[in-house]
Amino acid sequence: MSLPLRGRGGEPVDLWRTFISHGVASLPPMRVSEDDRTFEVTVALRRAKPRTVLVSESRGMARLEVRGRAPGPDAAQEIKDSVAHILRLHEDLSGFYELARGDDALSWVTSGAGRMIRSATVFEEIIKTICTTNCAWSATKRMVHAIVEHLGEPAPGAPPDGAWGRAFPTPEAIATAGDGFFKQVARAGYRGPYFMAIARDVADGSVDLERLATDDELSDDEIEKRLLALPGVGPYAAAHIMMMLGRYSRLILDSWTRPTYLRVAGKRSATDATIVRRFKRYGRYAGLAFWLFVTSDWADE
DNA sequence: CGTCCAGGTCTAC
DNA sequence: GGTAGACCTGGACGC
Repeated sequence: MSLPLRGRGGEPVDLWRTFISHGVASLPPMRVSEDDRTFEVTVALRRAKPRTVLVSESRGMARLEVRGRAPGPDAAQEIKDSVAHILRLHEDLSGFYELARGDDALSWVTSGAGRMIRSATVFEEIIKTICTTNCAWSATKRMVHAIVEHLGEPAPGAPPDGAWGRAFPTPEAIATAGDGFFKQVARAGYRGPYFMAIARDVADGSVDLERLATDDELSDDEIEKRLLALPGVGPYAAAHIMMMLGRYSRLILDSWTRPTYLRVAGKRSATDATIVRRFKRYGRYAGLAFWLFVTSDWADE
């Protein structure tokens, strides 16, 4: 299986730059191999066991290689759709590139940067994002690894131990994992009750998170309002999740992006309002422009 | 050892 | 509406 490396507006897609678009691409059930420049993800399927897919670039296409038991035709199509969604291949970034072309600091993105690897579901996005709040990255990894390892369904032939080869757990699995799991195994501290509350509301249908990714009628403000209503989701988390939803209007301002902005811009200090003003020219792409600005040097690391 | 704080958020004023 | 103080955890740091 393969997917063309063109956006909906005909713009180029830099697959490697997409793989390393942000840290969440290296959290289970996803990982990036720097050595062979590949991306791996284990996706849940509606009517079949999860599958692990290896994505690499081959002859200007994204090549998809399904590990383990071969999927049937329906499952194969679902895998393809899911990977295209995760790589954001359906998105049209040509309008953003038009704006970036006139900005010396960002004209480099027009060769195919700007596709932020996303998770298969909004639910997964939210749980992972809460795992990034108020802790070091090592703790984020510990929590997500434990959640996927112990609660996620394995693909046939997955390694018996560890998180790899398992899909992100369902809301049901997280809702019923119990306090003890989040406290003693995931060591998620005060976040455990948040996870279970969100998962319960999704599982019983009282909250529809997936709609936030698909309903174009919802304004950015409305989406932000609904995200902020979730326990554990504040301004930073809402901005991060919105970026994953393709709602790029908010800037992700946190303890990493603020100092990184100053370093890249060569400034000594800047208020949030000043930073927001710098990227205002990008309109609905302001947050994406800001993120690409602070990660400018990632590709050559 | 204690204190600080890391890709913040919640509650109570 | 704006702002302290508490909050799980575990490295990094100063004493």
